Amino acid sequence: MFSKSTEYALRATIFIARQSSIHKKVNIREIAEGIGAPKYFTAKILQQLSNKNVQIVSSISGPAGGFFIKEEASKRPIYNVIEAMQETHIIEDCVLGLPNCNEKTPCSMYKPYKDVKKGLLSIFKDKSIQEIANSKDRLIPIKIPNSKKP
Amino acid sequence: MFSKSTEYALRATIFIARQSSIHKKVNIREIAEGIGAPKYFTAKILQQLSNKNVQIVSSISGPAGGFFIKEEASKRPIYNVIEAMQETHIIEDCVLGLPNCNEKTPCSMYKPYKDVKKGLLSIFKDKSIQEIANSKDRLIPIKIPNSKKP
DNA sequence: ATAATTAAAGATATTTTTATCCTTAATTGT
DNA sequence: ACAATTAAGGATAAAAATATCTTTAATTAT
Repeated sequence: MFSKSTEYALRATIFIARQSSIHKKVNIREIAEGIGAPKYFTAKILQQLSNKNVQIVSSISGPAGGFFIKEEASKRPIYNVIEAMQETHIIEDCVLGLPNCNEKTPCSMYKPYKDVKKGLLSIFKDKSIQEIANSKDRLIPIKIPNSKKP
Repeated sequence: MFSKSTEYALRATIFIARQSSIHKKVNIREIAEGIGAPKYFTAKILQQLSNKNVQIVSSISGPAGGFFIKEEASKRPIYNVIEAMQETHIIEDCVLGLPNCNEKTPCSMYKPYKDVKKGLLSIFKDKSIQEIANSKDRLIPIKIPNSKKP
């Protein structure tokens, strides 16, 4: 649904929030390994998330430094991450790609999508970063061995 | 939500279906203009939709030729277009991008997304190409003049 | 047979996304 | 002051998506 950037951003945010809940800062290597994402690419994404107009993630340079999430930030909805990555359009926009698709000038999918969109928005807006971090669900890709015999 | 390719594919399919319902074949120029998409790119997409393993769209070369949709094809769900464009993963896959995200090994968004996914799938599976084509909703981008005064 | 019209197929170009590398700045401990 | 560790920022590379152009094949009408 989202770009790889946003997928990594969501996973990184949850990962950092978990470590921050036990007052542990994490460095880029730990984050990248913890979410199974490429290290340097993850670093770029963390820059976006720690940008001062966004401030989902905080960071400190130097030894004993690293990334963490402030208590206030962790109470914000995970939707803020999607906003920071500038991908709200993926949910908001017309399914057929038409600009100005609305009640007045709808496309054929406007009405059916309207309610689905509400549901989609609510799964990201109703849950805080903290709540999601509290679940111990995995954030890292796993390989499931193929059970079929050749 | 979908790639531009799939957006154009959906719009082109609906456009052709409308013309076919009045037994009119349309050429690439007419389709591209009718949906506000780049001509040559639209042509490539139509090749995918008319591929023999897909057969959503039919075509005939030469004068008086063009694209059309057979009655049987128009009764298929619009979801078939998303399948033809190989983008069902956009709906089906894990929101955080994790492989093997399921009941047994879920991510934190698995459960909340589960129902939304059902709704999303149903808006594409419950409507046939024909039904959507029958609505006279627009398929072409429109410019809404900016009402704000500078 | 020839010319005109159309889609199919193949080649190329451009833009965006994804990924990596290198240098600089900040912080800490010795 | 110096070395080590960390993030920030800038530059580059590789891959994928988007877009365009050219040639070929099919069909039709003359």
